[in-house]
Amino acid sequence: MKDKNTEAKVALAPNFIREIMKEDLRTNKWGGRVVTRFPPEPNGYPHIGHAKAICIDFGLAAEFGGVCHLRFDDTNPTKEEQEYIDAIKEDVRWLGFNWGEHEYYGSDYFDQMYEWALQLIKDGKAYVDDLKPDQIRAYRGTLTEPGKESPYRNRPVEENLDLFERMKAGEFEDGSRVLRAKIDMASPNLNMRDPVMYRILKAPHPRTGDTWNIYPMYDWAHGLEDSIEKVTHSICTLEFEDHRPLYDWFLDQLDVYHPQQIEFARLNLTYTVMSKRKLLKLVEEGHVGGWGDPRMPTISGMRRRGYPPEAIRNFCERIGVAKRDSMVDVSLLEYFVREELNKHALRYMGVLRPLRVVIDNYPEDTVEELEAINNPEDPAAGTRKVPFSKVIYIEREDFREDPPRKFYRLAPGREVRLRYAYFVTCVDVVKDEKTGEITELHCTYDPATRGGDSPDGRKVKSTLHWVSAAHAMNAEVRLYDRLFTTPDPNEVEQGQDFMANLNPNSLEVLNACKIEPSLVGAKPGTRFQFERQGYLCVDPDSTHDKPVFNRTVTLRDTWAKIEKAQGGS
RNA sequence: UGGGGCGUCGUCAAGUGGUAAGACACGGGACUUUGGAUCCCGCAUUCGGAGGUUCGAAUCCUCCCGCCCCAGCCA
Repeated sequence: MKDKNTEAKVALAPNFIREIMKEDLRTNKWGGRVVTRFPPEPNGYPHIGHAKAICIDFGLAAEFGGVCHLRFDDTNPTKEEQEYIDAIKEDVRWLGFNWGEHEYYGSDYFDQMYEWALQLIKDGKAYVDDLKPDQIRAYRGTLTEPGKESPYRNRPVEENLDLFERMKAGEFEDGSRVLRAKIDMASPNLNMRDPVMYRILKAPHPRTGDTWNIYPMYDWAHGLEDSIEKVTHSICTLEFEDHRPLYDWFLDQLDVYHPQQIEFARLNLTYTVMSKRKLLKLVEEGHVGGWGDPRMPTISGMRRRGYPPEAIRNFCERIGVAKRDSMVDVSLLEYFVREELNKHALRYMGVLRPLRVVIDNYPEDTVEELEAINNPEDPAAGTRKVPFSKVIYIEREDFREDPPRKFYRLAPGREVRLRYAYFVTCVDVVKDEKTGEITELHCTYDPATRGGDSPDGRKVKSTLHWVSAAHAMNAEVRLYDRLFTTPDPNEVEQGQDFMANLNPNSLEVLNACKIEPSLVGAKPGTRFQFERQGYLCVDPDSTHDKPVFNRTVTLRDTWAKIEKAQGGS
């Protein structure tokens, strides 16, 4: 399940949940068991924030020899879809976790929940309320004022039983009645002011069809699901902290198995948004190509972008688990992506923005097969042959007619190395007479430097990647930038929302890329490096004639930094 | 202004009375047939603030300040 090589480097830092589990094991609180659960509502695609939760739920359980249940919290048929269930399962699996037999659905427990509701009614701890939604809201009071008790609060048990049964039978309209817990309308915790347990929803459920006309609310359902599954540690995010008294109350009243709820702070990442509602908006309004768009912080988006699952796991371990709100710098995620890809991605040469170069003194009809290393970090990856000939392409940005300070690449009269090939010197620059655009370079090569070493010990300041024009394959490369222009997209001027910070240039498509022939036939999902450019991943849009690559992340770019510090150009 | 949480480097985050780990980012250097990788070095006299307890406090006490969450028949 886990790659020891990569996982080992990320030390397991202590975190408070890990400590709680250790302590519970030490005191034998749960009889030596550790059972967690990842309980997504299938109403959207999982994102990197869910990845954090998945790593905590599955990771901690595995670490302590326990199990983690994958449980779909499907209590609201108006929002949930099978498509999302499938996506969640695929993503959890892809991240490297395994729930074994433990695939559960909250809806599978609807009968048991109903029985328990009956029990609470009989005990005088729940009642059917005829108040309408807006009345319930009004009766709830405010943050500083207590609520008022509903006039229906003290209905006789028999009447409650009768009404509740008829709610179930579909006799009443949506919104006309609810079942409420009878707790305390004056509680300073609003969640305890007679929370709704069931609402009438005459909606077909993906799994239970039309057998139910009432559906349980989260607070009622969740603890029961945990209890039924004999969960030990019910881990959730901070906003549920206020719900814990209610979680505990239901289980105590029912006198059933009672897990411990533990809350941690959800993940926030710079330059992105992390709520399903906001991500849905991006999808629905067409700002991205879908939930799996490579710019999305969704797990499916990151997969298509080329992020390795190990990188995401390492990231989740490194950011830790705590209770304080935080905003993690996306560069930390990118660091783990690069780290992983550097170790495993095979290297190729590809020119994104080609500039034609003619090597004047190279024989016309000769083609040499030069040996190139596939991955300097992994000798076992071996070598390959790359064709070289008189006309090649280099990167436009690797030539400057008037090189700025510290620009080591090609310039008129300057000698550089072509990786794995020869030293070449630029002898002429050809321009378009009308536009002044550089259309072609002429160079001479030094035959003694074959392979890239000079026998006379002559040094050269830089090495360029290249592709033989006659052998190059055309490709499309999609470059991605952050989806938002500001570290915290939610920070906006009065009257605006996060959409105001959308980056209009988050996608750039390059259509005339030239790549070395070794890449022919690479399967979608294949991750590799274009030397000196970055890591790429074969996109499913690829066709036989034209591969499409997503740039996962650039290499660290020292020159870009220097150039920026020099004031650009 | 009711209740629940949280405040340690630019960003995450250890630390639980014994004198501030680590990572990313950033800056500098070495090395280099990827300006990649790798390797060195630097980077909180101080833990939201003020008092107090103590030989000793980020850790205990008091007060104050700031930030987040809660008034869905969403989860």
